[in-house]
Amino acid sequence: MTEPFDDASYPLYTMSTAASLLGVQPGFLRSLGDSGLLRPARSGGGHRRYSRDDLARAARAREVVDLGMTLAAACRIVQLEFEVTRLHLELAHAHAVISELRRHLQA
DNA sequence: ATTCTTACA
DNA sequence: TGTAAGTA
Repeated sequence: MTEPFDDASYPLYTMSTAASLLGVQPGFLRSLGDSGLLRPARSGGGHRRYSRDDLARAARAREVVDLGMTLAAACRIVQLEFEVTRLHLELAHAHAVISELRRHLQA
């Protein structure tokens, strides 16, 4: 059986650990879940377990809230920011694949 | 022993 | 907001 999670998405951090790492209140982390930005894993007893991906999004959300956005706006912005980043990576990969195919075709 | 979560009032 | 009961 291979691990269902990679390093970045492995649910390691408890609520208190995640909150102190980010310098935020536990309630803030919960509200990010309520707003749909985060979907932290759950322990057997229902406690949230945050991955490094979750922490990265939460840290960015805190920055955007500190910029003066409402929580809902910040969550939307962060979600879109991360989606754009993912799309950039996907596009770069697609370009690499195309280049490789061209090399094969003209060989 | 303390923290975390949900439910409910 | 606060309390209660069950987790981790």
